[in-house]
Amino acid sequence: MLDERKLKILAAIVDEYIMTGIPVGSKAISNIPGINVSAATIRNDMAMLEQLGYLEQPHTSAGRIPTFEGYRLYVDKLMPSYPLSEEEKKVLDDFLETDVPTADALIQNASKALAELTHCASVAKNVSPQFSVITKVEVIPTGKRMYVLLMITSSGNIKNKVCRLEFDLTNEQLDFFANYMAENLQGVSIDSLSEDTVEKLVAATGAYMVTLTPLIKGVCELAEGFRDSDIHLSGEKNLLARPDIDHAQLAHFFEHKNEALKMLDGSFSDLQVMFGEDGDFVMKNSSMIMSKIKKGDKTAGALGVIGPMRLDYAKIIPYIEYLTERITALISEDDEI
Amino acid sequence: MLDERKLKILAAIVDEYIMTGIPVGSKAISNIPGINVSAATIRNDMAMLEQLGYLEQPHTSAGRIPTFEGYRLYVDKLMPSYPLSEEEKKVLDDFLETDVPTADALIQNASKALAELTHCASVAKNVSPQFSVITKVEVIPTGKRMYVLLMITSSGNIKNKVCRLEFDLTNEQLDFFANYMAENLQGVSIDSLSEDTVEKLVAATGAYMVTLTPLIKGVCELAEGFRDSDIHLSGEKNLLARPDIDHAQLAHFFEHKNEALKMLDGSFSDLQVMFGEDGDFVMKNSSMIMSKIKKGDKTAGALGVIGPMRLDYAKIIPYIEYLTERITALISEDDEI
DNA sequence: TGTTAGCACTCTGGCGTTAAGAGTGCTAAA
DNA sequence: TTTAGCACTCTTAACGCCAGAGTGCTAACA
Repeated sequence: MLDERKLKILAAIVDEYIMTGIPVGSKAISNIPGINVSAATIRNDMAMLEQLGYLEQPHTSAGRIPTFEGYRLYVDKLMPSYPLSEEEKKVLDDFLETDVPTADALIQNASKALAELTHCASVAKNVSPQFSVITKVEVIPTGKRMYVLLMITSSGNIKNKVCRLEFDLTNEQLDFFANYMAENLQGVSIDSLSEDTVEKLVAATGAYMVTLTPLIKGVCELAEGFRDSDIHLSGEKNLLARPDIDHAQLAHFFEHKNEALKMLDGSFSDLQVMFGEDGDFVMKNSSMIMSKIKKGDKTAGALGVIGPMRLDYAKIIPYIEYLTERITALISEDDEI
Repeated sequence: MLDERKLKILAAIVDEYIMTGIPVGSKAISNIPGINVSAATIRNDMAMLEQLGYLEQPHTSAGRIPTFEGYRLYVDKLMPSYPLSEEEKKVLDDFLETDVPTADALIQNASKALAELTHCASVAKNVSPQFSVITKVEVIPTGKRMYVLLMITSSGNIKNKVCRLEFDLTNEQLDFFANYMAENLQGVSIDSLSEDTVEKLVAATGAYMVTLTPLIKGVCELAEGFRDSDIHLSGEKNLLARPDIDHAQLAHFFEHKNEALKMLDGSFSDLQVMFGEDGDFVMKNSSMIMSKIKKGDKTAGALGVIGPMRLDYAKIIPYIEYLTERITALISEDDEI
């Protein structure tokens, strides 16, 4: 049914459509070297490919464009392999240079590289620190009745927050708070810092209750901040330049990126291509390539590109694979944090 | 030349055009209660207003639309005054609620309020801490060879940075660094922390040079971070929904907001309306309303709205004025930080 | 049986024409 | 100075027409 020639023709159509963006007709394909049959033969094959759902016709007298099933088959089986040149690797490596090679920083740099090189939007998902534990809570006086709360997690994430209190704290109060935090929160998982725990903490401060309650509330809010999933987009404006993507839908997507990309929390295979009309990823005419980044057997984040369905998969997928590979190598060198 | 009736007609045209976005003709104006002359008379006046540069005609048989001079006159003299209702004030007040009423947080909240209520983009400019001094530099160990640097300025700004060193520091080294920073950087202005100073600092570490150099470099980078002007946009996507604004120009503007808004560093009067074709603000068909926020006689930041030229100035300007006023009141209550 | 040439058919997109509608400027009268 | 009337201009939508691109089908061919 799907003999080799038909696959070759499908590949040629997808290639051509990715390049030009206009529906491709039988004649254009027949001119491609390597395909040595007449346009009529190709028309027959195209009709069959359309019947099988791999192609569609915008209107009767137009050429064909791939359906997402067509893209899927192309990506899975037909795509030409495109090994990266040394220069390309060099360019990608340069992007990964960071003086603090934490997984988060590397993934975000890689994302920026992808946005720039592909002229698409890119996604950097850092692993949520919600399952890590609190390493340190500090309070630092920084002005009249102003204090900075600082929280550091075992995954190396840091957040700070300014608190303004009603009164200045005495050194004794500060010491008490520092010790109290160390004793009660060090090693506690971010996720378990619920309202209840906080109330218990507040209740147990005894004589210090009035003065320290706002600080403890602040600590709780810091922990909340760690609970949100951490998705960064880059190169949003690249997609605005594309006329084939609906700007209203795009604006909505940007606004609700966390919900729109929540499927990333589920498990997906190491590298996955999602199409806008297919699964959870809802954006017309668009597709997303995502790659999971692992550290040992744990997920350290994810990295990907969002663009029009007619994406240059053959070029972009190796980019993502290479970046993923490099990041994995760089962070696996690290000791456990 | 510009008698009262002509001004009334101009105001009516601007009002109408702001509402509808379509060129307004003489007949529409003649129907407005309060204008009791015929369409023919209005046509004569419109011709004169056009000659004076306040109106223009997209084409011969269309109505008139205001030029930016027309808008300018409208904003300065003609606009109906629109006192805020108590409910509106309440809504705005709610947005200003923040548990840490620093100027920065207030301005950013106000900006978000404006974006939401006006369906435009909004600008929050925090006063750059580049002229403030360093209050505190801390280093906190946070894992194997990992250290968090923390810098706090006299303006209450905080930045942190993770450093990875080649070796773990001993307690002695940590203490030395903490003291060294306190002695040499406390009270030093952000702006004066140049390459030279850093090299001097490095040179004077003596035996600790090798181990501490990366940390000092990190401190320098933190200070650099404070030097950038701090402009936040909100509600960008609101402008994408507007068809009368060029998306390509908009994308470019978002990408280069710092350069595009550098005129905000210059002095401008308390509340200023800028038009896209007029002064420094270059965005076709757009305008910007900016209000300076003061603390005493110093500038504490700025707040504003960016939208299409046909902005509902009569409603938005009171919003901005009220927010500015409230923020000024809230931060002037503060002691000097 | 698979491939190809030929041909009639369909649909789009550009172009010119037409007609309706909106709004104007001008003129002459009030 | 204001107004009514009117001819004029310009846009917009609708319509028909035509060229071009691409197809599907048929019949011949290897």
